[in-house]
Amino acid sequence: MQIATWNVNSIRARVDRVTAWLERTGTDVLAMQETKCKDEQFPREAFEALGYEVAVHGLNQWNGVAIASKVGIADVETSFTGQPGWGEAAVVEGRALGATCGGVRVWSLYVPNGRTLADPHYTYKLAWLEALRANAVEWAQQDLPTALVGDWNIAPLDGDVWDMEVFAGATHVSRPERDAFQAIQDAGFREVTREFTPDAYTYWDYTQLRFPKNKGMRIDFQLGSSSYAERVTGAAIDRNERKGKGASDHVPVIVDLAD
DNA sequence: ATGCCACTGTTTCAGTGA
Repeated sequence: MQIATWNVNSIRARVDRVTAWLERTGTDVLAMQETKCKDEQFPREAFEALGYEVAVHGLNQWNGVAIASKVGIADVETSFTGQPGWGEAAVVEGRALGATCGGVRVWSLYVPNGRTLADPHYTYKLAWLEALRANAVEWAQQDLPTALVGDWNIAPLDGDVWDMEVFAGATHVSRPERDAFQAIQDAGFREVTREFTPDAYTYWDYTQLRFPKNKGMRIDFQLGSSSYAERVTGAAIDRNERKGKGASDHVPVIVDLAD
């Protein structure tokens, strides 16, 4: 079984490219982030025509997560326990979607950006990750293989950005963010893609020729519970999906699981 | 070994992204 995660940066703008990729690769489960649409705007039919079932969770033009699966979708949850909200009204945003697909619990996650270290959004980001960690402790103790996949908006290692000097004092590389990422692994999850794809980026900014110059970031990951991680036989980052007209700024991160 | 920012809705600019 093949499970992928992809920040698509608007599914309505990208649906042809995403479904073409699914058709070509035969990926069983695709977790998407930044779908940027309400549930009723999601182009479900394009996925269903290829034999996928779709679960979606989007409140407005920001954020939004979805899962497409051709091995079933059950027990859908649109937030995790204690997930913090954003803004004065503390709205729980469309940033987490859980579903059981082919015997695997998949969470499609879009971790808050943080904006700057002084921004309330950064505090929100850390609180969001801490609430996720508390859930991860529980999920790790269950038998169901569980994968926390998505856009983590954290570059865990210095080599995960093209130039640490550019990121001095910026989000994505701060100690508290990296500690939060490690804490989820300490809760019983393991990042399963890096060992198969060292020295690879998953994101390149649209500006300043960042992709041709390969000035990217590695911020999309798959963290697996022990019963997920032990089934992983390989992983890949499809860099080709950043090429050409109409590309997302992120590329798919794919894991192969033993049956 | 790819190509000089891209989505969204309130739309002709602002908010967001990282």
